[in-house]
Amino acid sequence: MVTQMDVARLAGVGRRTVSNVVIGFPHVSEEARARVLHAIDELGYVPNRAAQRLRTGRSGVIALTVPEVGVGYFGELANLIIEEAALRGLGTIIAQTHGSRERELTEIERLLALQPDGLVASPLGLTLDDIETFSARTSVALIGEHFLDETVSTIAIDNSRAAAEITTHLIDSGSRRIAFIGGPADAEHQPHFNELRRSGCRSVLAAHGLDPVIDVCLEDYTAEAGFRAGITLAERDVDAVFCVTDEVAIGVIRALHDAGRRVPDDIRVAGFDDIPEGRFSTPRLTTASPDKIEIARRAVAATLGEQASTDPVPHTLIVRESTSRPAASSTPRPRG
Amino acid sequence: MVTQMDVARLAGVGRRTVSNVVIGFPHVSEEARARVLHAIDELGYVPNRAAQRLRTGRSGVIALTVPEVGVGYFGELANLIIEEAALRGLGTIIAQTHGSRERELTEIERLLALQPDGLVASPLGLTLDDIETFSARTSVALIGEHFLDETVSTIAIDNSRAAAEITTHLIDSGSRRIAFIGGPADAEHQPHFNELRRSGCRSVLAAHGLDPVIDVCLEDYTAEAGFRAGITLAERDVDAVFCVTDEVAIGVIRALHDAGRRVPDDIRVAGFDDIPEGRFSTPRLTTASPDKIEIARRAVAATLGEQASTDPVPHTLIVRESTSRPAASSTPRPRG
DNA sequence: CTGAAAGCGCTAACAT
DNA sequence: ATGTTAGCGCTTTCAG
Repeated sequence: MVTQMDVARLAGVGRRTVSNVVIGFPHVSEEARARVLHAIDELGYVPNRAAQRLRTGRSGVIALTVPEVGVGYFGELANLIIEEAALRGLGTIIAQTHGSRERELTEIERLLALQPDGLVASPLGLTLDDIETFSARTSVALIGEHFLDETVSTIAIDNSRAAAEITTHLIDSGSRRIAFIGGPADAEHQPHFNELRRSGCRSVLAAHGLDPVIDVCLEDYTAEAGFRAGITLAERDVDAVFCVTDEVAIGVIRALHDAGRRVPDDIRVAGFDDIPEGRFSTPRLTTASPDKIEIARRAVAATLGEQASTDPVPHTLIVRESTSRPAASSTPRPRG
Repeated sequence: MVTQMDVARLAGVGRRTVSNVVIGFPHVSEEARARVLHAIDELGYVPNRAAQRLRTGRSGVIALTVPEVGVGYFGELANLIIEEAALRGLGTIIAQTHGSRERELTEIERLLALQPDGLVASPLGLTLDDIETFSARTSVALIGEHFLDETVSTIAIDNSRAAAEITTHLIDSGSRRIAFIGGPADAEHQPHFNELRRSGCRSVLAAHGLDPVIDVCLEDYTAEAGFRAGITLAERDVDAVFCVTDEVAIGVIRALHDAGRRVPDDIRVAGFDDIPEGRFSTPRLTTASPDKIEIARRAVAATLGEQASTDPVPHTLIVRESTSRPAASSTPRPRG
């Protein structure tokens, strides 16, 4: 292995100068810099990260936990966080928690053992105590509402408001018999996005003198769970369904379709998150779209200890086929 | 920061003994081990990874590149590789290449600068030379066919055979006017999965005295690209489409649907990869399903320098609605 | 079975 | 602007 010392020798300078050049320290004469650069090239020198890290105490890596990479909302978010970290020259090391507190605990523990510079987490099951324990050990950025004191940065959209907007859209479209399909009930007085979306929906319904026809608690946020809920739903007299996530909505739509209920003709369906699948699904999915790039940016910044805005991240309501009649050009040819 | 020395002092043993206990070296007296363990607990000692790494030369981290985490086949695969690495106590650090050679080069470079213990890559644009350059620097495992000599492990299913099976299924179902939708043409005499799937398809067609009605080269493997191809396809007289990936198939189906062509009634559509979305899409997608768990297992093993099987990874043909009439229970209620 | 001590390659405080 | 040097915390060779 070729070390800094070798480079220094070949370039005819001190080790310090080599270090300066590598790090980008400004006060190096042009001539020395050129000689060092040339020697580095000649020798194929690569700085040893382990030594750098030992010395500086920084690893150049952040840790990220998501319920599941490669699926739905958190998959896309992982995407963007990796990208954002890369932009800052940081590596991202990922673990998957599958949304259970137990896995979250063990996976975060595993990640922390690798001693990253920070942790971005999107916990579903962790308690406030858990989170505070971790945040005592590293700088932590949390995605989603968590209502901690200022020690931990929390990055989220205004879920309640977005849910209200979707519900209003459903009512404006003429729906009155509206169902809400939510995730597992949130833990001990700690409302997550799930509860916020539910309450955002219910409050608008209430304002119109309505009540959810059905209000389901799924055991998780998968299309599979949505599918099972959809089977039951198909037999009920509802004209719109607000699903807590797009993934759930996709499962629900699939079940409705199997049962011969047409979306949006018989039942309107709205999701939440704006996942890529919703843009090519049949029908295309109406949804609330969080500004994910902004979320990623804030998460990485917060992890690095930078002070960022605590305002809710912006979102947009995206109306597509699943809650409205398809455009003329997209009308399926009549059957038979 | 609490060091090994502190633990040694508190436990009343030498540093060496602490190290032995931490590492799991067997020859330590029960009594000493107990005292050390107790001291570790007392002090909250955590071994410093950077120092460990500097000393041993191993980082406990592998690098992984995928075109895009959070999307389609490689998203799910990333999933499984992370899982498999975690099982062996390794962290996984990810980069996204978006399938272009340029990004692949820079991202792999970035990853290698972090000095991982190995690299799992699924390159789409790299040349054989590129790959050989990298494999000289770390142990590399490649996902997908690449036809290198034995220096680099290559993990793939028998794409050609799987494509032949799908095509046979299409023909057996009664299709004769079959289109193939492929990805970008492969580089310089280096057939990838794309070319293998195409040739697997064509050879079965030829054996039946058929030729593809259309044979498209998309610019990438997105649903968006498939959607655009599907628009053109809808106007042609075809009765089946074999898409090089499920993602492309989802785009194609969406376009056919918009144009009023029913799948599978008017046109059968098959994909490849068995991505999760295909299980809840409308219609559900017929596809070739690689044994992804086996791929992940072999990839991690190869990266760690273990000698693994070089046989093709197994795959299964999965027939769903998109190439067959829906089951009675799934028949949509007739319209109007 | 355990202790002492030599670095791994690098950065940064100090000196020039 | 550059050279000198002292560790960062750990593993491991060498003695005991």
